[in-house]
Amino acid sequence: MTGTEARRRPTIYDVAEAAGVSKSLVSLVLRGSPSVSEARRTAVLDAMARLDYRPSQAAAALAGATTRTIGVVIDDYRNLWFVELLRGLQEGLAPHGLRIAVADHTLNAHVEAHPLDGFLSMRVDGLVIATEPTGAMRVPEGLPVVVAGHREGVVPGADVVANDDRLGARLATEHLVGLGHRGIGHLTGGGGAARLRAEGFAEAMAAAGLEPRTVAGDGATTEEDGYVAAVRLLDTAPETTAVFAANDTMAMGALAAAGERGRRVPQDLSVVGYDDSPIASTHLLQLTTVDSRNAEIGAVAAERLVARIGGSPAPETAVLLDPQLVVRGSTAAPRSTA
Amino acid sequence: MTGTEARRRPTIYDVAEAAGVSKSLVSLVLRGSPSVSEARRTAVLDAMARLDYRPSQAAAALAGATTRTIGVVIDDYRNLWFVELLRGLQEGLAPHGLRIAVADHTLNAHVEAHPLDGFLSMRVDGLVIATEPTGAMRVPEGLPVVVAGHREGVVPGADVVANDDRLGARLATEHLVGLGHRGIGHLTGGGGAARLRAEGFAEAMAAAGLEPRTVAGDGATTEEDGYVAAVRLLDTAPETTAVFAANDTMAMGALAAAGERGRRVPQDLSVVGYDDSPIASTHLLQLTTVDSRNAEIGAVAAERLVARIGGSPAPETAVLLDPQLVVRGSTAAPRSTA
DNA sequence: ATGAAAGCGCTAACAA
DNA sequence: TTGTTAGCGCTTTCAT
Repeated sequence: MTGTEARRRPTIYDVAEAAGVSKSLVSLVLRGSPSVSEARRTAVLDAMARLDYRPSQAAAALAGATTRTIGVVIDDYRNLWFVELLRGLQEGLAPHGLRIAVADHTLNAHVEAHPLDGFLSMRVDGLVIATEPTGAMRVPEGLPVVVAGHREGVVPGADVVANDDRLGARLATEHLVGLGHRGIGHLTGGGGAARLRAEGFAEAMAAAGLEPRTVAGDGATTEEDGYVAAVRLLDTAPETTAVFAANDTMAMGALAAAGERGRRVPQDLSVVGYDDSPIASTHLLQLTTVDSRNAEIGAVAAERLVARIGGSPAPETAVLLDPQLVVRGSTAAPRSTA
Repeated sequence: MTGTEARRRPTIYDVAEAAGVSKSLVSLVLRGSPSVSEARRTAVLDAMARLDYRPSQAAAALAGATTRTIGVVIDDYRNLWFVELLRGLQEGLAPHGLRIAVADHTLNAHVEAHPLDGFLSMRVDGLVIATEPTGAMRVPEGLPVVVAGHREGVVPGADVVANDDRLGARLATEHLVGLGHRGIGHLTGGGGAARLRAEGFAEAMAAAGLEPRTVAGDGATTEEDGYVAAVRLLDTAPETTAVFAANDTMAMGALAAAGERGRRVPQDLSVVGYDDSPIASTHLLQLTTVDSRNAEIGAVAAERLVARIGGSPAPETAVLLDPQLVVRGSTAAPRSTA
């Protein structure tokens, strides 16, 4: 009796009827088949618009062999490094009609055990793992998977695309050495990338005949960790004139510690970060950092995915992109070259 | 002939057979029906584990009346205000077995016209619009929708949950007035929230008998805009001793401008932001700000959604949460109370 | 408490 | 170029 009851949502049947064609023709138009006459196509498109029709993704997924969507697993929305990755992925995937679905590891923890399960339930056509892969990540063989941004892939059959953290750390360190710094400290944290960066730091320091001093905060790589680590470093090794942090966030903490200790940046202390995240280019930080080329990582990941989706099984590949030093205002030659 | 060809993924049929029951029973177990004997249930669960079975979301969505997922539309992954919103949403939704799908406005722009279309195609059970609603947002009537964080809802039938921006701006301004500041400037930007905050600022200044000075950057609310606006303010009105920025990001820009002009914060210049975003609580900023209570906004949004999904149609509601001032280290009494 | 059977809205052969 | 016809893997009555 209520006139406002929600009408059943239109289906291809309704569209077909309204356009005076068969259901299959509608399906063909939907997927942009070239073998549909212009007249019919416009008729169908018209009917769709009139009825405010939306294709049912569920029905399409169920009937078809493919969902045309790639699942991206990220760690934490606050870690902005994935933003550029997504952009690169998106640009590489869109031309192939592939869409992206993003899932945060922590977010749906209660509903699904792991975002991976959600994506597998969804029958995604491919997966990008933008977190540190854990042993528990079992994916059905044959599903295209690329691990992005992390080299320690333990996902069987997955391609790996990442930046060369060790090289990046060397670039950062050599930049500081080149400026004349000798008391250079490194702020490290947990995780594989941090370890590789610490190794690169140690290598570059050794090559320059300098003693590498590496200090950690509370084990993670947050701003707080950077602050804590920097305080420790500056207090125990006051001769330090430059700091290389495992990432931009930690570098931010180092900046705070420097300010508190009355050290001006870059005059009294040089600071380098890693990632070239959005905060690095702010007026406030003007942080010299290492661009890990996340957009390119995304682009390469997209390429791999597309190749695997279309093609026959191929051996897994690993691509290591060369990071790039981005010099901004947080580094300078030390005051006195002692 | 190749032994490694990907086996067909198991379905309820396979599970049913392996467990020696009917398909329907498997379905019942899947959705936790209480009317299944313990013996059968464990048998089914066992079979699922053995076969590494994953229910097909597509099939479930197609057959069932509901998808148990809520679509959340956000603007830009870089704007971290949505992170807490998601947390609140998640906590409110998970107990009801509802999952969250997040879509960035800009991301799938090429594939789908609007994330909204994607969600409608997906047949979500509800929608959270965490962007400034535009006129083009037509959603099927009967679909639960809540606009979160923005008051200027033009989505018909949608509930609105937001913080009271005008009040928050008054709190921030009154805090500065209370500290003894008289030369207080406001950095504003584009968008509805910024406008409301500017109005609240003007109100509080008028109430204190002070002249409100409001300046914009390049029209947006980025760090760059904050920097530009603050430079303008400090250069044209050097008597300014306090700045209230439309958000934390702009405040960050103001901090940079202050530093450049040789103004120490908070001794020479007090700065207040808005949003209590993750950057505000860093050691580097220690920003006094206004907590817009995004987690609570998410919680209320979840509540509304759940009520609408379960219940009968109800008139649309609008909830305005009271924001809270968070005093940190970026504000202090002015040097000389002139 | 469990099973049988009819779709959900599409895609993908195949026919015409 | 267009129409016909089976399913895809589930949920959901309805029986039993």
